[in-house]
Amino acid sequence: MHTKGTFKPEEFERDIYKTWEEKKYFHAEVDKSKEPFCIIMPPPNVTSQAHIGHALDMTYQDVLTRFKRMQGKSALWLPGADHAALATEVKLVEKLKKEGKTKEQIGREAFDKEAWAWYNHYGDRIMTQFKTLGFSADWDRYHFTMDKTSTSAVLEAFIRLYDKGLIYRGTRQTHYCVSCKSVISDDEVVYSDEKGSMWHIRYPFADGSGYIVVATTRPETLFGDTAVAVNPKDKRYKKLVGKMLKLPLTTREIPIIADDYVEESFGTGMVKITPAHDPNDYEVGKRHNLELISVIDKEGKMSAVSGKEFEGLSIKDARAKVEKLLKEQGLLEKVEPYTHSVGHCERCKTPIEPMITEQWFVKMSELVKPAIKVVKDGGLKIYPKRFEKNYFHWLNNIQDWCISRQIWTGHRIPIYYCDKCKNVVASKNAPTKCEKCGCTHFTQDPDVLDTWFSSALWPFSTLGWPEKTEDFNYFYPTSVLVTAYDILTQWATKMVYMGFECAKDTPFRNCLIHGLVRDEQGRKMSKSLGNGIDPLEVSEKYGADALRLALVKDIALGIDTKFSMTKVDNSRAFLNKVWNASKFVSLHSSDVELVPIEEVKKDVKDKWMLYKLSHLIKTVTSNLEKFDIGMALSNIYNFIWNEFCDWYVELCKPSIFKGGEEKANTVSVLNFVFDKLLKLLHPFAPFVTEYIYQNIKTLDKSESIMIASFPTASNVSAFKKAYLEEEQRLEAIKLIRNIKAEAKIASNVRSLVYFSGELTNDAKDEIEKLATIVLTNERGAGRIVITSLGEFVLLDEKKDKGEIEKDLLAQIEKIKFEIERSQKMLSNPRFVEKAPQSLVEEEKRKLENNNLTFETLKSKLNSLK
RNA sequence: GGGAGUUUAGCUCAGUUGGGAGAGCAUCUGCCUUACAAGCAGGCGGUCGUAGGUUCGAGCCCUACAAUUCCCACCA
Repeated sequence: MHTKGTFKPEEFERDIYKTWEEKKYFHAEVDKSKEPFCIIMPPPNVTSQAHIGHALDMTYQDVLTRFKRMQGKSALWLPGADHAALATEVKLVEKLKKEGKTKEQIGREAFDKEAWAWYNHYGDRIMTQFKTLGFSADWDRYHFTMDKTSTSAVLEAFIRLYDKGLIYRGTRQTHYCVSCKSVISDDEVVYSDEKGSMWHIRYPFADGSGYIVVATTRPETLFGDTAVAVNPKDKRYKKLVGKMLKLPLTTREIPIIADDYVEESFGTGMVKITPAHDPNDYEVGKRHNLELISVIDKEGKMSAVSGKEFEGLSIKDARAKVEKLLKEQGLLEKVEPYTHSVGHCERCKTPIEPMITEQWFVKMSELVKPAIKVVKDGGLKIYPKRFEKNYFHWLNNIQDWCISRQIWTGHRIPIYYCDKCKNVVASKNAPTKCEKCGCTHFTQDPDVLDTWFSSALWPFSTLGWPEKTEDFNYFYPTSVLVTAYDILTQWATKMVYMGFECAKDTPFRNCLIHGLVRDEQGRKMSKSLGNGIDPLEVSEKYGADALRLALVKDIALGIDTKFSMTKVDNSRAFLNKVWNASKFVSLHSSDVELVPIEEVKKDVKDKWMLYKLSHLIKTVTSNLEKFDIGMALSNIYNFIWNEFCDWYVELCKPSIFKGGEEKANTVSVLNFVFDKLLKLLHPFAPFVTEYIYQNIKTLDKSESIMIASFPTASNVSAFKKAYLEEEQRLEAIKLIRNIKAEAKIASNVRSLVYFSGELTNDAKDEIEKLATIVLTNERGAGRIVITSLGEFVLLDEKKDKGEIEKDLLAQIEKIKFEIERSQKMLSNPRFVEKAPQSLVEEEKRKLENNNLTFETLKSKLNSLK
C-alpha cells in the first residue's frame, strides 16, 4: 500500500515510461469499432534539442491524446522529425569548414553521406528527450521527412502538380543568399533595422547641360541602372521626363522616366532604377520595358558587366570603390548616415540580395481556393477564431511559391533534362530514353526542394499516402493540428492546400493555435539572450509532471505565457498535495472491504461530494472538447485542493475514526472519488497519477490508468438536497472560524459555542470538528454570528457588553447594505420585468433571508440593553 | 502604411452565451490538528487602461483615445 514516503518523481517516472512502452499503450491500431482520433506531431528539426516551446506544444498534444485515448477512441499521435534542409546544410558546411573542407571539394555523393550520418547521429535524440517528458506518441510510427515514405510522397506530389501545370519554371527576381548560395523564400527573409548610409549621386545629362541628383543606399548597383524615375506629378521634374542621362562610371546612357512608385518627398524625388537588384525597381522595369542588367553574381561578387575594374570585387569593396571614384570625379554630392531595414537570411544572417534567377514555382491561385473555402464553410475550425483573419489574409495575398533551392540537402527535384535535345521530363526515376530524340543520357536538375514542400505533405505522407493504406483511410483527415501562431501561415496553410490537392480533403478538422513561451520578463527565449530554460533540466529536478502543469496551468488559447520557476514550484506543491491525499486514502483503505458505489450507504457529505464531482467531470470534459486545457486543469486543480482535500477529506475523518460500517462506507466513497480525480488529472500529470493508481486499492482497476476509462458524469439530481444541506453546514463552519480568528483565538483551541437549533449528530460532529469548537445549549454572552442554520455564540471570549454591541452593529450594517441592494433592484420595475425570472426569484429569496437575519440581530442588540 | 493581441490585486495570470470581481505567488495573523509545514485556518489588497455609448444591469457588447507586444507590407 501507498502510505509512506514523500513525493519523489525521479524515483518512478523512468520505470513507468518503460512499462508503458513495453505494453505498447502508445500504439494505435486501425479499429473500425472505435472512433479514430489523430494528431500529427509538428516535426521538430531532426538535429535540434527539446526546448521549452516544444514542451508546451507537445504537452497540449499529449493531454488531448491521452484524454481521447481514455475516452475509448483509437488515439494516434504520430511523431516525426524534419530534415530542415537549409538549416542543416548551413551546419554541415560549417562542420566541413572546421575540417578544412568545402562541400564542392568532397562532392555531392559524399555530402549526402555526411548529411545522413548527421541525421543518424542526432536522429532520435530529440524524441528520446520527448519521452522523458512523458509524451505518449506512437513511436512505432516515427517518420522523418527524408525517409522512404516521405520521399515517395514528395515525388508523387511533385509529378502530379507538374503534370497539371501547377509547377513551372520561371525567371524572376527572388531573394538570394550569397552565403548559402541559394534562393530563399520570402518567409525565410528576416528584416532588421541597420545603420547605413545614403549616397547622393550626381547623374549628368547626356547633353552636358548639368546634372540631377539621386539618393541611394546601394551605390554599387549603379552599373545595373537602366533608368532614373520621377513621380509623374512632380512639378519640379516634369520637363525632364524623357531626357537622357549619362550613367556615372560607365559609357551608358539611361532615360528619365515617370512612375507612380516614386515619392516626391523622399530623398531628392529621383530614384535610380536597377531592375535586376531591387524588387520595386523590378516592377518599375516591367512597366517600362527596361533591360535587366545583373551586376552581382551568385557568389556575391561584381559581374563582368560592371567593368574590368570592378569584376570580382565583393559588394563591400565595390561600394567603397564606387564612392572613391565618384568623389574623384566630383559626382558625389554627399553621404549621410541613414537607418533602414535590411533583409537577412534567416539561417545564416547574411544580407540577402534580390537577384534575377531561374527557379521552380508552384502556381498558387487555384491551389489556394479549397483551403479558403474549407475554413469559411467550417470544415476546418481554427481555435481561437480570430486567427482565421491571418489565415485568410495570407492566402488571399499569396504569391507563387518558389520551391527550388540551390543546395544539396533535401529532396532533389525530380526533373531530368535530355542531354541532347534538352527535353524536360518529370519522373520518379531517371528516364532511360528521350521520347523526343531517343537519347539515353539525362541530367537531373541539381536543385533540391524547399524543406516546406515535404512538410506540407506531412499529415498524409506519414499515413502512407500515396498508397491507399488502411491508416490513411482510417485516420485521414486527422483530428487536430496543434501549433503556435508564428507558424500558422508559414506551415499550416501549406498543409491545407496540399492536403486538398493530393489527399482530396482537409488534412485536419481543427487547428489549435497556442502562444509562445516567454521568460519572466516577457522576452522571447533565445540562445543569444541566454534566457532559455531547458525543459529537461526542470524535469529532472522537479519531475516531468510539474513541468507540464507549470506550462499549461492558467493559460488561454493563442496567448503567450511567461514561464517561471515559481510556477514549477507551485505545480510541484500541488502534486505533493495529491501524493499526500493518496497516502490518506490508502492508509484508511487497508483494513476495509470496499463497497461498490451503487451499494454504498451514502450520507450527506458523500452525496455533496458526488454531486460536485459530477459537475466537475462535465466541466472538465467540455473544456477539453473545446481544447481549453488551461481551464480544464484549473478546474481539476481547484477541485482537488479546495474541495476534495480541504473539505471532503476533513468531513470524512469523523466517520473514519468511528470505524466499523460507517468507516467502510465513507472510505468506499472516498476511494471512488479519488479514483475519478486521478483519472481526470492523468492527461496532465501522467506519471504521478499512474504511480498512485498502481499503489492504491480501487475496485475495477485497469492494468494502467492510461487505458482506464475517462470519468463520465452520472445523474446526481437525487443528491441535490443533500448538497444544499452540506453547503449550509460549511457556511456555518466558515463563519464560526471567522469569528474565532477575529477574536484572536488560536485555530487549535477548542472554543465553547452556544447553539440552540436542531442539528443531526452528523452535522454536529462535522461542525465541532471542522470549526474546532464544542457546542453547548447553555446560553451565554459573546460574539454572535447568524447562519442559515441558526445563531452561534462564541462563549469563551472575555468581552464586555460594549464590544459585543460593536460587533452586532457591524453585522447589522453589513446586512442593511445587502437588504438595500436587493430592495433597490426589486423596486426597479424594469429589472423585475426584463431580468430572467430565476434571477428575480433568487433576489427575493435573499431579501427574505436577510430580513430575517436583520430582525434576529436587532433583537440581540435590544436584549443587551 | 495595413491587421491583430494585450491592458483585471504588489507580481504572474484566469474570468466559458452581460446578472454581486477570482486563483497562485508575495504580504500579515494564528497554528508542527494523527495525509500533507512543499502544509492548515483566517485576513489585507482591485473607480477591471481612459472617455463616451447601448442596456433594468457592462470586466464582458459598440465608438474613440492611450500604452504595450506581435504579424504583414514597405522604407530609393
